[in-house]
Amino acid sequence: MNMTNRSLEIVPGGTSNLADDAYHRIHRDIISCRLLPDSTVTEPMLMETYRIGKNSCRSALARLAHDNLIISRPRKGYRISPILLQDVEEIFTMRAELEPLAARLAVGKVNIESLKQLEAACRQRHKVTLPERIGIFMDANKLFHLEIAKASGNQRLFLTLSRLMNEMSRLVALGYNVQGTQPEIKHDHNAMIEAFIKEDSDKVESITKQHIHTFQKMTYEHLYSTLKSSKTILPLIDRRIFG
Amino acid sequence: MNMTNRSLEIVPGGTSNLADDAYHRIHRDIISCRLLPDSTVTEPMLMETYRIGKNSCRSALARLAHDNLIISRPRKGYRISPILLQDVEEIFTMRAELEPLAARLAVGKVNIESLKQLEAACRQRHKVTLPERIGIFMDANKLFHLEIAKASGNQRLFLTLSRLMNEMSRLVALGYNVQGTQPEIKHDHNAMIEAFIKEDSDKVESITKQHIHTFQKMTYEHLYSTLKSSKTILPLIDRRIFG
DNA sequence: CTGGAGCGCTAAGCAGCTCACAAAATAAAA
DNA sequence: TTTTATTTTGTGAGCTGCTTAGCGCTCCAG
Repeated sequence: MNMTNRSLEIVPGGTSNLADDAYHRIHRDIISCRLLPDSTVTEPMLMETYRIGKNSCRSALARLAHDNLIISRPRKGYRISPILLQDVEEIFTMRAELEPLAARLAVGKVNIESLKQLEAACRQRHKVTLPERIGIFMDANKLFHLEIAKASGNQRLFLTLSRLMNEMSRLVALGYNVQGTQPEIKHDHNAMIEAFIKEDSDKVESITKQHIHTFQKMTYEHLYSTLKSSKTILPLIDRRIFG
Repeated sequence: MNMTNRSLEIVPGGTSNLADDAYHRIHRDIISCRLLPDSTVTEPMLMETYRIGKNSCRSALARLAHDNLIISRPRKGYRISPILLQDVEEIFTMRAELEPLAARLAVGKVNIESLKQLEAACRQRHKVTLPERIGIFMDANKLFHLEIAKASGNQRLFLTLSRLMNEMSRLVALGYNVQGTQPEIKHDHNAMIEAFIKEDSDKVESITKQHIHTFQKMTYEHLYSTLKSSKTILPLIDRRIFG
């Protein structure tokens, strides 16, 4: 087996559990599109790449299939779930509904200092290649939003938003990595922080909603322009929508 | 090993996959509280009860742990997740936010006839023992709400609400099964159906929101009275809240 | 009583094997 | 040459058996 994806392996992971470890590592590589949507992986391949046993591998794959990141195709390997345009719609619809809720619940509870730090991390410009920079931005952005979700005190809300943010990252990673353009990210995170400081629930809620919509519009525009200019991304997104 | 839970076994399940099968069967038994919250199960126990191999068992358990229905405790067995009062709060908060959204999206798309049938199934009174009747009602109720979620066309919304409805069922199953009272279920499903027929999005949304709140209030009242009168349920609900 | 050693139970994990199935490659027949 | 039948290969599904490590219990010595 060739070693084109050497970057995938190593990286020890965090927990003390091999199967759990494997899950998180593969999960991360799917989210970051190091494992490309619609591509196929096999058990032996993953076992070697991630240095895990068969059972750990299968356990991880079972969980990944459980949250629709891969699709088990008996005797054909596992398929990394493709990204459909419909997914973008779905993710934003849910974020637009849940994030304002989370924000409202988090008023008076969220740690303002943490938010400011995470906001700063979003703005930071590193001297790294573009794909990495986008990855770093999306991680910081994710943490910012999840800090609020966590502060809401609602565990289920937090977990649901975590899933959505992961899917968001994947989407963005695909779009920007393939096209290689600079993401135009204007975030009104500061306005949100202001509202949190004032503990104005209504304002927090409305600004959050506004923020999601802004980001949604931006993402849509980028995706459409990407789809027009690039032929590379087309096979990765479901064709039923664009023909 | 004794056979006190003979009712758990058999039942072939639907899919052609043993592990998947096992997952659904155990899942169902947790949801219906045939496997009591906060109790402990071990792999050998489940292997014998459900007639499955070690791998299928572990695969199923991994997935169940993944959606927080069980907790793996190395070298101690698996613990069926307890129900916390906080969970009730969380579930209803999310339902109150997502179901009106789903309902609005489902306007003009949902199959009215299916809804009517499912509503009828909710009202039906079978000549079976109370625990079973409650199970049947909750299943029908679940299907009613999920029919709407499905019609919304948003897969993620549907899946999220599925999870929430399952947790709801579990909660209700615990409360009513333990206490053995008749659930006071007044459902304004018909009002929802009316609004769907009129295709009045605003009305659909507001009635759905109202319905969730009504059900929430009812559930709270029942749970509190149960907690006061019964000592059986107390150990099953987390003590941190009630002391 | 008390404390530590040892035993048993458990999950975690690995290795190896069979089976079923599908697709591809090969062989056989028209 | 074309079509059909057969074999091979690759893969996931699944089981058994084994090793490792850690926790809790018992039981015996002091």
